[in-house]
Amino acid sequence: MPTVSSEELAAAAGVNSAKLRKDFSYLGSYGTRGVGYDVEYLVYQISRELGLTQDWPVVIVGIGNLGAALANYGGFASRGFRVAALIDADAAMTGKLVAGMPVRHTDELEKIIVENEVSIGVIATPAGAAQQVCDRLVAAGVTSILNFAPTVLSVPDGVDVRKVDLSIELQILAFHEQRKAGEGGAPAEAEGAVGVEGAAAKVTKPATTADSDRAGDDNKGPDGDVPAVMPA
Amino acid sequence: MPTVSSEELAAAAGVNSAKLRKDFSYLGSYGTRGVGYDVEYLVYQISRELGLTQDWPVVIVGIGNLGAALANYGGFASRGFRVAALIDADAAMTGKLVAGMPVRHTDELEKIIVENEVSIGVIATPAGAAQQVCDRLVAAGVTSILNFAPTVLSVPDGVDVRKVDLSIELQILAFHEQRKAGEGGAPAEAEGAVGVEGAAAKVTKPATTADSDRAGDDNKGPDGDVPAVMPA
DNA sequence: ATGTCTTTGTGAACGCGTGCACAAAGATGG
DNA sequence: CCATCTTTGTGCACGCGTTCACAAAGACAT
Ligand SMILES: NC(=O)c1ccc[n+]([C@@H]2O[C@H](COP(=O)([O-])OP(=O)(O)OC[C@H]3O[C@@H](n4cnc5c(N)ncnc54)[C@H](O)[C@@H]3O)[C@@H](O)[C@H]2O)c1
Ligand SMILES: NC(=O)c1ccc[n+]([C@@H]2O[C@H](COP(=O)([O-])OP(=O)(O)OC[C@H]3O[C@@H](n4cnc5c(N)ncnc54)[C@H](O)[C@@H]3O)[C@@H](O)[C@H]2O)c1
Repeated sequence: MPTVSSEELAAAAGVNSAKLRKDFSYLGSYGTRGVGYDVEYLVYQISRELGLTQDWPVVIVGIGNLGAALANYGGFASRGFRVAALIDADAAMTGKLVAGMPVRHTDELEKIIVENEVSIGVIATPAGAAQQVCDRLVAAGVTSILNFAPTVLSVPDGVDVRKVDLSIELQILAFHEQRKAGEGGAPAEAEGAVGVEGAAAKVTKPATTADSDRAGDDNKGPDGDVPAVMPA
Repeated sequence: MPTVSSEELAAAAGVNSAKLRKDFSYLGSYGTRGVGYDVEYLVYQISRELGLTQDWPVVIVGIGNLGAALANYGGFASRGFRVAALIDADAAMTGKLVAGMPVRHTDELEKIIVENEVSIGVIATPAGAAQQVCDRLVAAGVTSILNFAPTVLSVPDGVDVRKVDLSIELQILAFHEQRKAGEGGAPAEAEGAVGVEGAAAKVTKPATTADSDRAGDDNKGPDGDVPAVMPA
């Protein structure tokens, strides 16, 4: 399959083809009208734009359950990320091999960052230590942080932080789960699900569920245990 | 601190106070004008709305590096999630204790789901097995899935899927990282960073970086290695 | 070379979330 | 009981991303 049309790609990704074309247009005009996009060329252009053509050294700080799993994860290397070092504050772990790599002590953090020109750091320490670790990473020159600790990190301008909070992911699922269950009475008005594609779940209609059916119940005060009706 | 104003909460969360009030208003009118919101009451109302007041049994499928880390994670129980079972296809793992809980074999998957009335499943298997596991979970009655495998899952309507892809998180960071580096010539036009609050990074101005400075360079074809200019 | 057919690239319209601004509510003090 | 002051709840306008729709571009056949 040497070429693909925006229509095909859009169907596979579950988005509107116009949106896909407009997005691509930001990278330049890499398509051929009447034909589509040259797959190999397109892949290269997108890879280059995303910075996947270069090697990004990263450090993982906090080699506990999660940190060790991350260190063992092969999916990073295949996307252009190289684990430059594993760092932990526990002296008993120093030198221990994790994923075939010796754990370094926190004392060496700054040195490791500078020597390897690391600009991306991963924080997998307990929440209490996250801000402190973050500060040291930033001071040493790291300008992008992936944070797994359930804390809001405070960073200076110019530093990007992305937070992955698994509990919140579960909470979001539970919220929708509760919604589905709560629709007991009505004819099941199938909740728009996040299907195969990342297509945003869209409720067909705001569904005036158990609201305003009782004249006078102006949705005030300690109402029943019926979830409120809100957008999205 | 018995009460808080929308202004205080908004500042702490890094959002607009009007937005915060409007969001709260979807839950009902739980504030008192001239005073603010009763903290304890507000926490209860939000917890209830999010479904945090009830216990959600979850199963984790694929007890490898990541699955084991998840099983050991204490942050779930504290948010109302209870690990009902750990499931793995590897017969050698069956019965082994992980996080003080015996690993069950995949053969029992359907039985476990039904008996425990599990509606939320976590997939931490290799990508190749994810869709198959997903299908079995859904067939057994699971209607919400948290997927860590780097695959797009196909599910029927009514089933929610959330995907956590760590590689993509790193790629997003790398993308912005490349941007910062690419601004070499210009006066560093500080990229709007995702700061302490989840405030969306907003570029002050689309920044006509290295574009249209050369009349005739209509941004077409294999241009230089300068990243394109795009929204957000 | 000309015509037809496919698919891109994009101007314009639409819809939705965000933020402004203010009236109404209610507490508090005189 | 009335005046004042604070803070909520929300109508309305603005801005941005998404989607529509179509002209232009290019491949391919005649
Ligand atoms: N395990 C999970 O699945 C999971 C899921 C979601 C979030 N998290 C979060 O990820 C973080 C790590 O979780 P975990 O289960 O791996 O915990 P863990 O206790 O197993 O590991 C924490 C590691 O961090 C090290 N550490 C502590 N302070 C440090 C410091 N100042 N500098 C460097 N290293 C330090 C410890 O020595 C330990 O090895 C926690 O914040 C947790 O809430 C974990
Ligand atoms: N380790 C990480 O930090 C990390 C990060 C991001 C994504 N992931 C993804 O998470 C998944 C798991 O990663 P991992 O590092 O834990 O891999 P792993 O190989 O350590 O563990 C996979 C586990 O799944 C089990 N398994 C295989 N097929 C199964 C099936 N059909 N049913 C039930 N169990 C099955 C295996 O027996 C094994 O125990 C992979 O898809 C990986 O890409 C992992």
